[in-house]
Amino acid sequence: MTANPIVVTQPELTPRQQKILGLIVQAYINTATPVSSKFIQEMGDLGVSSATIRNEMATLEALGFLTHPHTSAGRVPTDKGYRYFVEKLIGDVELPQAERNMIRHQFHQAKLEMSQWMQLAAAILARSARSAALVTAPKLENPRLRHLELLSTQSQLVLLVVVFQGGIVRQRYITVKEPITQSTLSQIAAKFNSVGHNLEVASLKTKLTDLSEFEEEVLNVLIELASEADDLPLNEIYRDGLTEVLQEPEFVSRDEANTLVSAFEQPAFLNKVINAPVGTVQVVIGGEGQWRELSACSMVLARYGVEGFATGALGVLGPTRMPYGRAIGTVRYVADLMSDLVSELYVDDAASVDN
Amino acid sequence: MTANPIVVTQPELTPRQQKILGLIVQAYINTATPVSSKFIQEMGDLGVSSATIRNEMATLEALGFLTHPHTSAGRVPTDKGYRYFVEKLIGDVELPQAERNMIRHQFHQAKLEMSQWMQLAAAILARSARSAALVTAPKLENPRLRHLELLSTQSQLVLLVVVFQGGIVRQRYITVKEPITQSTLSQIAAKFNSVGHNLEVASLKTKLTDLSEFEEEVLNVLIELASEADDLPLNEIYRDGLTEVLQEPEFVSRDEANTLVSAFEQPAFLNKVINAPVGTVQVVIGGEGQWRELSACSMVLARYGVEGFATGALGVLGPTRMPYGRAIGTVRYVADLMSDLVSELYVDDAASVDN
DNA sequence: ATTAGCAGTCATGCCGGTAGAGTGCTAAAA
DNA sequence: TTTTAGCACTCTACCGGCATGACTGCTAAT
Repeated sequence: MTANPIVVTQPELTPRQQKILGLIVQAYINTATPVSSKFIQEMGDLGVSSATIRNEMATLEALGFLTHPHTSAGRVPTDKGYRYFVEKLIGDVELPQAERNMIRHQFHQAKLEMSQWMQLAAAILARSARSAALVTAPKLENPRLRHLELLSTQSQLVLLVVVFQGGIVRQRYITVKEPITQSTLSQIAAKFNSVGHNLEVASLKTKLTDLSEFEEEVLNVLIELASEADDLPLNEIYRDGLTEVLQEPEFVSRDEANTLVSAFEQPAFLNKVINAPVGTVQVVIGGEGQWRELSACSMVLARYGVEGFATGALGVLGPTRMPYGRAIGTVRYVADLMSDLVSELYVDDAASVDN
Repeated sequence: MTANPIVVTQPELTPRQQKILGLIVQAYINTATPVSSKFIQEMGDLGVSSATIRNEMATLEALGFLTHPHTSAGRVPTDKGYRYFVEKLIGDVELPQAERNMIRHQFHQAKLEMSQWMQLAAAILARSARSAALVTAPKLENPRLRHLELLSTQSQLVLLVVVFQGGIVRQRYITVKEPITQSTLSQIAAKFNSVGHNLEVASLKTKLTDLSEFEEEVLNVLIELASEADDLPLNEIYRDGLTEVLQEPEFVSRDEANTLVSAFEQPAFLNKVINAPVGTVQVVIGGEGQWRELSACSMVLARYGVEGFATGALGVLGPTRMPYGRAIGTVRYVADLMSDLVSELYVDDAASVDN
């Protein structure tokens, strides 16, 4: 409950105002309808009349934490209100031990496969945060060559299979003008493997000299496969929970629903978190200026993996009226878990390079 | 334009009735509003008054090809009407040469990678048929072993990488109780490679005897990776065009929109086409009994690939008010193209087995 | 500072009336 | 027998008015 350093100077609220704001936010998150002074009076036990609460609500509105859909409606939190709630009022976001165990258990039951874990992570996030969940594959940062295989296919086609440090496998077909025999290919692969073993692919360029035209091409393909920074390949994003979150009342409006679907399909906002340090959880409320069209949505995002080695992003996307506590807690926990898995599977392996 | 053998005995329509039905279907597909007798009179040049057309429309309605939203509205095709249209009236569904060339050109510009092609196919289908498009990866039917690699990772983990005939690469981590050295692993891999080269994985079980516990496990993982028949893995489906098709007026209704989104995410209906022969295009109109919830949707589906070797499914999903002509033409052409690509990339390679 | 009480505001839902679109029917024409 | 003109009929969509109910905002008393 300590003050979060991110907070810009914000007006100080009296304890009662804080309590009222918190109650309103939580009530609105639960009911999705504007909350009235009477409702707060009945819910919270702050022994004052509804009129007093009305006065406080007016103050909170003047300060920009609440709004009115219309004169005779209850209050609804503004983005600023949500932000204050998330940063100051939210309290404990750790998931209860029982829930953590359940999640951990599910991961241990899955096969030792990144794709399975990502799918599982998306499913857990979606369920727990009542939102749409996205998980990107971890991207290797400076991939080292583990093993290269060149296989002759038809006369004109060569299949290149490369295993990077960490067990990431990529393949690519290469067309050649002149047929190359399998034994020649094996020799070339052996050359790459002996010279380049455990080296960063980029540095291969200096280590390998006197290359034939074909070997040049192999090298280029390797570098291309290693970087693949072009765009996060669409198929490497795992998703879940879209249909469920579309049931939320904010998405009765077709436009809102469609922008959500678009954002879910083309999640440009994931770049937001791509440069953040691993381990922190970011909360973006109402698009927060940068994604105008996502004004009705919030996101809770985190990076996971091992810094400088392999990292991915994950998070949830839902209405601003999102259960932030659960969302933050789950995103943090799942991100940590995925980081552990990445490090178990990928990193000890890289550490053995130093032997 | 020859009669389609699939057709069940359907009432014969007079040429004029056929023409009117066709005009109504096309008009409704274009405008999305019930079409009136006057409209038909003005569009089609069938030199009769609107009253006559009204009479014919009444007959067509009595026969079950058309309906009424309400008394004073125009006519809308029923599912039966669409079906008649698709089977008897649709005429030429071949794409114009120019369009084919454009599509073919795009494929030749892409990298030699299945994933790129599938993504491209989905994009083309979505655009051309104004619908949501789905493309599944081709699934190997009796995969033959091409190359096996076992790499030691941490002491307890072994990375298995297998290349199947056709260049399909799969990987899987295996946990072992006792550490195994890389040289032992290489020997085991060599054994599998020499014995099993170009053999169907299933037959490995009989060829390889006297296996250690670990070798047994490798074999089992191989078989599992080869079959992977459990469920078409979700991540192996490429999609496009959802947001666009959601703009169609039938999806103003939230329920309709949501069922479409659900179907798009969990396309169980693709099983429908999984047993059909490659090369035929199937049209499912209004869910056609089997998918009750998809009553507002139609699908145009096809299987592609090389029968008995590697086949996948592709198709489009849209409102029943779908441009069937374009959809069928495009699905057929793209399926054929993908079949060619599969056969170029995968099959000549398998044929070389017989050398 | 708090509160009771009341006037004021606005969304929602209901009713009735109108306009417009398109059909169904009938009786005459071809 | 088929086609057509014409007209009555039906139903939706739209609009304005009106009552209802939920809250707020304000004021004056505590």
